[in-house]
Amino acid sequence: MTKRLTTIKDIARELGISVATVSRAMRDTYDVSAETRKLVLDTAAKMNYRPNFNATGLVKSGTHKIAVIIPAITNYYFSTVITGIQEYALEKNYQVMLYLTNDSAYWETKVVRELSLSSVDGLLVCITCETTDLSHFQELIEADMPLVFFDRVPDTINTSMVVQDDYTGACKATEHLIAQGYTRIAHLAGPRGLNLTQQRMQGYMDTLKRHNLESFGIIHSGFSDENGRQDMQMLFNGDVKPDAIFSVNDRKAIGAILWLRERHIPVGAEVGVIGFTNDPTSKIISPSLSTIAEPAYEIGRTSCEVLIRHIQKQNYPAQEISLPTELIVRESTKRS
Amino acid sequence: MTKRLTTIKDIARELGISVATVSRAMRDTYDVSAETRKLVLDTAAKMNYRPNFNATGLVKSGTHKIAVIIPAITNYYFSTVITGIQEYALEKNYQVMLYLTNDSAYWETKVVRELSLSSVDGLLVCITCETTDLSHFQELIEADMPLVFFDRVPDTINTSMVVQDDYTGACKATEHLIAQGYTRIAHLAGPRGLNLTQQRMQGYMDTLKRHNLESFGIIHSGFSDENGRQDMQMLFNGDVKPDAIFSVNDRKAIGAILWLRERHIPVGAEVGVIGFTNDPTSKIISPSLSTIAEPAYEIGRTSCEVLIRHIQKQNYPAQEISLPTELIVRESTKRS
DNA sequence: CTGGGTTTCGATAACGTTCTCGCTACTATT
DNA sequence: AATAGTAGCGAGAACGTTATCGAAACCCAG
Repeated sequence: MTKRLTTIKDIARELGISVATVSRAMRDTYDVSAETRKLVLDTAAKMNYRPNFNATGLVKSGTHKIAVIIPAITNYYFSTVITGIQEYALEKNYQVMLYLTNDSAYWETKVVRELSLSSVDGLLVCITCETTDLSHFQELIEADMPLVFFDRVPDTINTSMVVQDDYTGACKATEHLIAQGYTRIAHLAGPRGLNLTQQRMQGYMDTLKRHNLESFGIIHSGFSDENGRQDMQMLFNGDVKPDAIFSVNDRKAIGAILWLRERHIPVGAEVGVIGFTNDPTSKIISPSLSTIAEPAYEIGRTSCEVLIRHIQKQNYPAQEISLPTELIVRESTKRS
Repeated sequence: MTKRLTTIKDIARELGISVATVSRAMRDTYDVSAETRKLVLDTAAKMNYRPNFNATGLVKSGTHKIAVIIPAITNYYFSTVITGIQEYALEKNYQVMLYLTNDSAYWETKVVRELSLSSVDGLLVCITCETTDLSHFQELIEADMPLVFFDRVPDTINTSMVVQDDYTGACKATEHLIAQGYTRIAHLAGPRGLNLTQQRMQGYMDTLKRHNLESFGIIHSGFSDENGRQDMQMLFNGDVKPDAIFSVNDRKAIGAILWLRERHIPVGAEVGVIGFTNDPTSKIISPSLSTIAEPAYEIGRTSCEVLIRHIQKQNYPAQEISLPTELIVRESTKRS
């Protein structure tokens, strides 16, 4: 109820010295003798002293907090990215504040705008799939607030961004399908307007062209397994049906496998399926799902690293980092 | 680079009035005329003013931030709990800071101890499975810091806690196995010392006893699917083998199904498996997994609600809330 | 002893807000 | 017309910390 925490003044009074000395002793800086320093540190520990970040933040105008703005965390990719962010941040003594936009542009704008600029040192954001207007981010940049995008990045804004190599990842996936002998390949694409959707689609199309193949259909929709099922329904409506599916992510690919399984269409032998992410369920589902593994944890770490660099030295040049992916072959692309 | 944000003083100077008036106008309180209020609000918007939380926090000694300390977020349960916490917090205008302990008691203690008490208004924590010493939490309580535990709760400490009804959930699961005709039932238990492990085990044992059955083995280990596999190996070593498994969570149950599938032991028909959580992969795996659904999202929301109540009125009595679970029957417990 | 150079420390002003007073000017009451 | 009451505002202290500047206290060379 009282909740009077012990302050630097209490320690000063206790020891009969000035607050300035205590402050200096606490941050073991120059201008303080070894013995008083030890004395201060000991009594600080004894009195259970904790620094008041509001006060330090006020005078130093820095809060050692970063905001992470992300569509959701209930999937493997995002939660792993956050784990990477969190671990790096803690190493560097930064604290992370979490904001979920639930893939709503309205919430994203609201959070960014209402987020008191003074309460964080920088932002790490993955935009929603609805985001088209970027003015709320533009305002941050004009206020010199460090900002780095990851995974889903806008392409008309000049800041640091870190992504997996979506284009060559898609190339690898398509290449693999072709090597397995599939020829009527369709693509379950992501929502339009997302850079990532564009990159993965482009990799798919370029690889087909390189092999003189035509696309057997591209359907844009959301990222859920339910979306995957619906897309399959549309794709298999016609007379000639595809014999392979490259999905923009694993969740939709899993939806596709489920759809095929229900119709007793042999996955792999008759129609191959490959995803993107390497979600843990991709090796639990049967048949297990071939996929392109994304370095989610590293994306979290390095985007946090880039952000902290921006925070610590102003005018640190904007980076564009692209981390490699890896093809993982499982049962869903085995012909026999 | 300059990053000089506009302050309340700038607005006062601009309008030729005092800072006190601006401050009052901003929080539309008494003692300010409607017209000056409007004037202040308009110029504040025009000058792009954002409140400095360090300053308000310093004088009001409240930060509108809560800390969430959790073992991990890369699984369905925890990430869903956090989603619930986040949404409720945002509604009430609180911000959430995330700390991952990675199930290490060392990190938990470190985070709690170094977390400046003055930087958050309260804590929401789910302890690690190693946590035995609770002194770091005890210190918080003595400093009157609001604290509520969820899911994994210590039982020797006097604070609010919110959990799912582990005991009756386990009863339902065991009851269901018995109703399906399984008789040689084993239990894949959680780590020793966890309240949740104890509750689910007790529900299992009491239900068996009520039906005059004996336990066919209890194995304690971690929460991963790998743990589930290893436990199965041990259980099936003997001459007489169990015909049903009740697992403390879905991940271990999935490990069990995988283990059985690899050995071509028909899941359901020969050995039934039931889990706990209702992880989304439980309906993707084949055969799909029967389970006890936990209200993860509601646990997040209500624990956040209880915490904010504690923050807002001192001496709010400690709550012990237990949310109901639900039996979900799928293929893994079907005999035919 | 004197004087210049260190070392160690203390006073004090900031940081941006809120809060407690008190003061003015206006309205209402008698 | 005099007084009481009230609405609106300003001056200044406070919150806990850091930063700047200067003042002791000490050392050692001359």
